[in-house]
Amino acid sequence: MTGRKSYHHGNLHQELLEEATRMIGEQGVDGISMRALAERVGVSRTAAYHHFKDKNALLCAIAEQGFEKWQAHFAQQMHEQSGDMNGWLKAFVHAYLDLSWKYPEEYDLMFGRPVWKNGEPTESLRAASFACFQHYVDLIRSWQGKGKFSKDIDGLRLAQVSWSMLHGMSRLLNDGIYLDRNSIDAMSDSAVEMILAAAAV
Amino acid sequence: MTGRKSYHHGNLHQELLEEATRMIGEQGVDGISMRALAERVGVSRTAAYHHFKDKNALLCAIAEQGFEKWQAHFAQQMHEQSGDMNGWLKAFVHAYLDLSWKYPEEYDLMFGRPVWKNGEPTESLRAASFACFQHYVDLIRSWQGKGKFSKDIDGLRLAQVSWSMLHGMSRLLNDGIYLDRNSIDAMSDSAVEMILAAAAV
DNA sequence: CAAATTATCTTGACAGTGTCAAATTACCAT
DNA sequence: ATGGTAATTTGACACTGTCAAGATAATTTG
Repeated sequence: MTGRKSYHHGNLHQELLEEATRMIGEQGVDGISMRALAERVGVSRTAAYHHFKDKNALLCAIAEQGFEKWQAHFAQQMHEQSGDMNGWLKAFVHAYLDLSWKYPEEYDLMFGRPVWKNGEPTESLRAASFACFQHYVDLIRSWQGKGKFSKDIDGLRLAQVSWSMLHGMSRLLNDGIYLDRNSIDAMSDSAVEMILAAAAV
Repeated sequence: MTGRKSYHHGNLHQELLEEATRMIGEQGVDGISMRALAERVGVSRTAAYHHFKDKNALLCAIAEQGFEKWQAHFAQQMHEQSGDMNGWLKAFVHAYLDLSWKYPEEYDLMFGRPVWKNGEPTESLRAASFACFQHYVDLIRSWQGKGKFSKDIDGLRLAQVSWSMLHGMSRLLNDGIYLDRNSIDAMSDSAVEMILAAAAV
């Protein structure tokens, strides 16, 4: 009846990740508990602790997957619009806000406090998240190299500030502070213009 | 021995707010619990519930005070540098990041999820926080009126996007993602330049 | 001034939570 | 078959927020 074929679940690690991701999508990061998760998977309260040191470790693992998905997504998008920098930037900003809006709970986990401040992030999460950002930095620098972006401004700074802008918008939107969904397109455009204006060659 | 002169505390409401603010400064938003707070004030576990409907209501009240302090601070700073718009913007950006860095836990409470997403924010908190932002919008618009900012861009958009930038930077800094404290001055300058570039007349 | 009402605070209780220690069960290599 | 190890469970502890009911003080009313 239950999916368990044997005492040993056989695939608990993976199934925990999947079910937890599902729960986060449904009830948010705070709506997840080790006990409820265990019950949904059909296993005892503390079973998960043999696959993840902590609740934090579990959350880190999910966040890590999130970053990998994001990177894959943006890498593909970059591939499709490789030539046109102007168009790519617009698409990137739009996609960033769109994704963070469509999957607010996952975004919240990836960039949220529970993982980053309270429970120290896993080393592998650090790596995955940083790789995501590093790609962005490299891209900007390559455009500077090609003369499409001004070299007067440090590429890293531009990446930091522009990412901050997108992050801030996403958070304010998702949390319902100041910004509202209706003007999201107009704000996207303003954001793009702002980045371009700052990097005008 | 205890500060209580009588059965009725006499000033519980205020003292709860103060002690809670202190606790948040020390241990962060998540480090606060109704029970621990009650004990520190020297009162029983559930005494606070006669002054605040919820834990959420308490947090909202503290956040509200935070917004009022912020607004007062920026209003005074605005007063000191009333003439020079360029200088004010620089001072504003610097002060924003400085404050959110100095009081990360309070900032986290004011703009954080526990209040805005999970437990719905109090109506009065909504008002206080929005007033804070509205002042910023009005200021930008007045500069547009004086011809110091371009009128091509909508003042509200500019306010939204630039505030998002500051908010994003604050969060990334405080949570330890991507940005690091060492380059905060350089990032501040880049942020200012970016805003000015977008609003160049 | 006495009685009743109201505001304030306490005690008890319940359903949750994360997580550790020890016992239990199943698998795997010798 | 027999150890040994990996996986899972049960029990327990110290927390959490918050509700309901009782206890106490202040305040209003007669």
